[in-house]
Amino acid sequence: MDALETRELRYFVAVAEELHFGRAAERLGMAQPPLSRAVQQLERRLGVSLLERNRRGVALTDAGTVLLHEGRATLDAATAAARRTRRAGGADNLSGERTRLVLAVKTAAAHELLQKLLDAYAAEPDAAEVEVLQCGMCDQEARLRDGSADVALMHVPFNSLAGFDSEELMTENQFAILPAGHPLAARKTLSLADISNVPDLPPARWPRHGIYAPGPGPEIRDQTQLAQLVALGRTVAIVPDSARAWLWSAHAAVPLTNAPPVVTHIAWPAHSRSPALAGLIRTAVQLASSR
Amino acid sequence: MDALETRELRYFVAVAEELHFGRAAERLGMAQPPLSRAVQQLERRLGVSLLERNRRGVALTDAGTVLLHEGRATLDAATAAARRTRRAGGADNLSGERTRLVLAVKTAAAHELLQKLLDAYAAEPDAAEVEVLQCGMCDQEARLRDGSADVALMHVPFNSLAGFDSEELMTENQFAILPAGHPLAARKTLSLADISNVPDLPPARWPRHGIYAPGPGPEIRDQTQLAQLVALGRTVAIVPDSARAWLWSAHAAVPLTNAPPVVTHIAWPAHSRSPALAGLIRTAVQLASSR
DNA sequence: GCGCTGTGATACCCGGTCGGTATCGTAGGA
DNA sequence: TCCTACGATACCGACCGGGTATCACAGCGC
Repeated sequence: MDALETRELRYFVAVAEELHFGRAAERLGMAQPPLSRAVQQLERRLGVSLLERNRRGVALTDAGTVLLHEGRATLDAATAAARRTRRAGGADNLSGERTRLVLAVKTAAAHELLQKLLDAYAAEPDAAEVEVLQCGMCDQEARLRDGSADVALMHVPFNSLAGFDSEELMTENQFAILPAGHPLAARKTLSLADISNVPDLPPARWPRHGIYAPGPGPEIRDQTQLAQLVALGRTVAIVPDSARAWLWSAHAAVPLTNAPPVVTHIAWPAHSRSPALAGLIRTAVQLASSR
Repeated sequence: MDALETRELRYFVAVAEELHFGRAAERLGMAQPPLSRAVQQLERRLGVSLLERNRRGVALTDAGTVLLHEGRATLDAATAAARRTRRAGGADNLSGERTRLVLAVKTAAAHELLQKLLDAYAAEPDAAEVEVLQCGMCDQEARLRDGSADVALMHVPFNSLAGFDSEELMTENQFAILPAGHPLAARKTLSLADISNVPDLPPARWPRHGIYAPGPGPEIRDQTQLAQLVALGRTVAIVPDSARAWLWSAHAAVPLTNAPPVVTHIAWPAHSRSPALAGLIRTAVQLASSR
């Protein structure tokens, strides 16, 4: 009736992403004919056509689009299952070693909060060992989904909490970071409109799922690049309050009046409250409420 | 390296639930030896022991408990993928038939809201066809997870929103439903303490995942049984405001002062906002905000 | 203590199917 | 019109998933 083996899903997702059987087969480390056949079998089994075989390549049908989404989610769940099971059995079962928690954070964000959280949790009587996994812009969500992290500090609206359980920890206002000598740096406050229309400071562009949106601003990959570009007078940055920890002397910070506040949450996969995880969450919430 | 086929997960979950290879094999429609072998292979592949083979049966290790949880989630994701893909391709691709949305509701809950929502949404220009799937006590969550429903009306704190996206629709206070002649029915208000210690009205017991907690109260499976038992003077019910729609003449409703309010949400699987679904959500939110 | 019963593991065999190689059909493009 | 690129088809071998028969062993009753 159903089935849907992960092997088939892996194959279909590869083809749907490459939109090319040959390249997909190469990525999967196999030959093209068996891949074609497997996808055909999948289509027959589901009773649905997933791909439109046009001249010169392949296109997704509506059903194919659905399966690409759902299939990715399923594969993530499967690899998460494997990873978490290995971790649960590997370390702590053999010796009496402590459980390890992997906490995914955005590099350099909410530094002070992270420091306090780690200190406070380490002081708990039966605290697990916490490994800090430093992620790029939006990787924390993927890390939670595929099991490489157990819990994350996320920053709404940059991250999406969809699909996770979470607790709110703190709210910050945002600041514009400008080159120290820039005329706008002298202002007491700025609005988003003030800084979005400055020709000599085009906003930097972060990659979204690996690709950069078009625009005049520089393409960047990490916080340090951004900091340097601002210092060089090439761009303007919008950062939450806590990020001012890493300001350079060549930077000037001006409060933004109408930028959305940044809310930091501690988030974890739904229905995965192990005792160790629950302890970390409790510590974080207490810390937040005692501020 | 990883793999984790859904077949293996199905096998392991069956064994972990039955805690008995023979019965698990029977449930899976196969013989016991290949099942034993498959689970052993899974353990070897993961490098982790999942089951403690004692004399007289089987017990889960810590890692096994983790895999039982994660495996169930993965299998749910896989069947959801199959179901949603079939639905996406089956009906609407062939003819120009409209998309169908399956809305899971708790039978008899929030009746008025549901009625208004269906009416308002049907009046939208390009509304999808909405199929109402009536669920028991807590089934909506499972229905969303395994793909038999696209969206649900959930009632916190009875349902958990963990793992779903949701929008809040309305908040209701709760009432005690008593036999009309009972002394407490004459009270203007009641507290939870007032009705939890009444020997002749032991609270009814709902099944949790198929099993009933021990207690003096009657075991019930649906709203009507509860209504009748209250009318017969055997128990007392606690229901939200909107549930008073189905009160009998032999019932008396008394406001509860300290019962937690019931919050109705519209909820859907994270990251699954199809245009049709988005329309229904929008309608629901507008309806809620215009009250 | 002996055999019985119930449980999971092992041995062995068979057939399906998964993946590889070779080849075809066909649609664009020069 | 040929060539090229791409997916489909044909065929084959090897692996592995599943079945049957049987073993190993722990309780339990006599």
